[in-house]
Amino acid sequence: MTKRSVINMSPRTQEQFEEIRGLRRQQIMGTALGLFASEGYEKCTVSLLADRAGISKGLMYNYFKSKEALLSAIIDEGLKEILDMFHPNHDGVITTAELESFIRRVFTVMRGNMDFWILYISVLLQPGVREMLGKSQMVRYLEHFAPLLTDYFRSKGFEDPGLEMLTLSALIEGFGALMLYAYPAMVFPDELIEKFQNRIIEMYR
Amino acid sequence: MTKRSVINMSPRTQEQFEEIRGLRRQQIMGTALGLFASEGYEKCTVSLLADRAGISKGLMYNYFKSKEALLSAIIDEGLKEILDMFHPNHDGVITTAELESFIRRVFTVMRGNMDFWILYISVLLQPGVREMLGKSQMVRYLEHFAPLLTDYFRSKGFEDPGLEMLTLSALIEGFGALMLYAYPAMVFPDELIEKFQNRIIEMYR
Amino acid sequence: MTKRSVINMSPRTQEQFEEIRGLRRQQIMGTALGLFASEGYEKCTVSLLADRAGISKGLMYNYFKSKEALLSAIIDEGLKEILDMFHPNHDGVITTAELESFIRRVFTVMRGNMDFWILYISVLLQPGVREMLGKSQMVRYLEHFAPLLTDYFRSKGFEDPGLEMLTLSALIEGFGALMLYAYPAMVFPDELIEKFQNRIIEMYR
Amino acid sequence: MTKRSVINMSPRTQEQFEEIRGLRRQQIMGTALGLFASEGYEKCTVSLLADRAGISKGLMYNYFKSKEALLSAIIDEGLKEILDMFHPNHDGVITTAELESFIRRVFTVMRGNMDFWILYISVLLQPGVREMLGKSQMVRYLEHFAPLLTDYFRSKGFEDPGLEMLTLSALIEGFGALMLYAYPAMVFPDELIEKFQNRIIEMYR
DNA sequence: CATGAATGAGAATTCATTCAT
DNA sequence: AATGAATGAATTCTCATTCAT
Repeated sequence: MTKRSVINMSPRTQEQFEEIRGLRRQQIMGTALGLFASEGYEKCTVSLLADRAGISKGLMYNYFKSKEALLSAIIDEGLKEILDMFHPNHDGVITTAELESFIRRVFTVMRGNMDFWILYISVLLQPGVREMLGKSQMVRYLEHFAPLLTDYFRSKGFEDPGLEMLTLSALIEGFGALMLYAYPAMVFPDELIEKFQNRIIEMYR
Repeated sequence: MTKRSVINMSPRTQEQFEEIRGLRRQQIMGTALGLFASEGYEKCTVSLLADRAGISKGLMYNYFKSKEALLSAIIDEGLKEILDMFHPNHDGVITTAELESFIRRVFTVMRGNMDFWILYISVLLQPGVREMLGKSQMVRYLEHFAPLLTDYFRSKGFEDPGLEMLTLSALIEGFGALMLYAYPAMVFPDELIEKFQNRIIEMYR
Repeated sequence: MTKRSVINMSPRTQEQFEEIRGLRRQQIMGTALGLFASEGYEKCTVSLLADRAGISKGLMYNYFKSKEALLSAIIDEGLKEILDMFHPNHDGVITTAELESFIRRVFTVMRGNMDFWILYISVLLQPGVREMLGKSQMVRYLEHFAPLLTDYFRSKGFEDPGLEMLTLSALIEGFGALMLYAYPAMVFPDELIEKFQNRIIEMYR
Repeated sequence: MTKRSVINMSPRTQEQFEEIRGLRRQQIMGTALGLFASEGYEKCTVSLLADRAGISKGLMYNYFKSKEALLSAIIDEGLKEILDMFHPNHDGVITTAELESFIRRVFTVMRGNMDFWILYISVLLQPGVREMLGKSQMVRYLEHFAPLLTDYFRSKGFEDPGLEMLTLSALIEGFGALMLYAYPAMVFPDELIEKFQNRIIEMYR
């Protein structure tokens, strides 16, 4: 609206501010995720976080109402991001190919988001915070997925679909848990993981 | 247990003192385990702990050098207690019966010590505390047990003993993880657990 | 008031700038007065103020050196405005009619400036800020007015002019205080106030 | 219960602890009253308070849940103490002697509790805190007293008891307000106060 | 052995103010 | 003139630990 001289002294536009905020927000959340995972949420102080993110302590509160709100945002958006990787547009039936693809993606995602999982699990283990996660998208997603899997197992002629669900879940979760315990000291060789995945896929095709 | 005559007003013997100390110690550790698991180690204050244990704050420091020493003691003695359930007097070879017995015991122990596992895992997930656990007995035990299992799988003619180790570990850990997530809201039906155990045993006999 | 032709695109004149500045200044001060009174000076943050005034935080500092300078300006100009209502062009003697007019005006002013009084009193009660008000115009005005009133009482034959001063002051201040306590929950009925005023006027005519 | 050697190493008894707590509590509240009044509640930091009280910052929180809880306790107990000075055992009727005694006591109490009044008024003026005082004992007391006074004025033949209530209240409040404004720079001479009191008593006998 | 008042280092949070644009 | 991101000093509050009794 206002016309200005070539030496642009105009205030930043709304879009510029929003871009700045978006970038900073991501930067803070990224730094926090790493620190919350490596130091533990309680042990990681806002001071440390600000230091590592290269910002002042106060700025965090410009972006998040509290340290806990930051944690909440990380979990919420982290889950959303992950769940988005499993295109949730199902037709209500799972095919063998879809199951294979699902399993492969789960492993890929797990391996690529260790920091997030550490944080997610450690938060899950603090019953006081469970309400925070509440009926999180993860839970809702699983509740939606479980019956589809059960149907799949039934259609494949498995005697006890519930037992298969448990076994598959345990295999996946168990692998995740083992990685978690080993991380970051040890890394599972790609080859072994490949064989492990294939075995699971073989079991349920 | 020790009964003393009512007229005996002589100072308590050394043994009596130690017995009293031992009981108090157990009482504190038991209370702490429950609280550390339910509230989280960081969130559980010494004040709360003392309150719940029915003692003064000062007394805790009479028994443990610090809050962290208390945690350490709980983990160490908890592990010891658990490991003791797996008679460690091996002759260097695992038989099929021993494996079956081992698996059954693992499940039994897991189901009966949820509070301990929650605490153990949540501590494990805080890398800053890993040194504390360091080469804990658990780790040492597993390092001792792993090659025996590998030998077992090889002797049974399994093609890839390493993959079997991973699969077995994942199944067990995975079940534990699922219980952990579900606890305390949900309990797995005994019957399902039984079937799950049997399936694993079947796989590796 | 100044009207400028639509086609006049020439840079704004000095006067226009000053007019705009003056309006903004008044707008900020008005908003601040309301908020300082309702929230308390300390509790009302610059952010809130900017929000409510529909300006940016930075702009406030364009008009006032600091939050405290803003408070100072409100008090100073508020007092000035109020004192202006009591035509300060005295001839050195108070007549009965002038006293009556004075009393009526005091009540009118008090009732119409509750927000200002709340702020003024609450500031007065913080001795740390008293220096700020220091020899404010109010104080100077009263110091000027008091001897005139005393003279008036003496001329009317009152035995103890000092006691009359105290009584009159107390009646006025007291009414103000009662309104303050009641505000904004309760409003005194006009009729009662009228009677109260008349009584005071009666007492001192 | 426990018998001990002459060198008494026994822990403090419950009573001893309670005595200590009671004394400390009073000491903290006393220091805080003075500081809240002289510096203003918001301006007086917990650090300053702790310094002046000769205690650590943390200790205040051992006795009061928060700075605001401390303020609340001061107001509540201060009011209680003051109201206790007006033996509330009325028979439902006020006599002339009782009114005189009441007025005299009000003045005495006001003069002796300036710090408290400053604090009380400055809190009253912050609408956000009014809920804190809520239906405080002061308000309840006044609500109880007002109809009795109205009855008294009616029985004495006053034309407009409501106007008398307002006048009396204004005179008392007004004197209080004047003292407040003057405090601590100026003190009203005892003689003047005496005359002022007598005048009021005279008016309503 | 037992108590809980007291400490103080450090954590989370707030907010007036600055400044690049 | 106007914006709001960024700062950092100051503030409230927490809690493991000590210690006199």
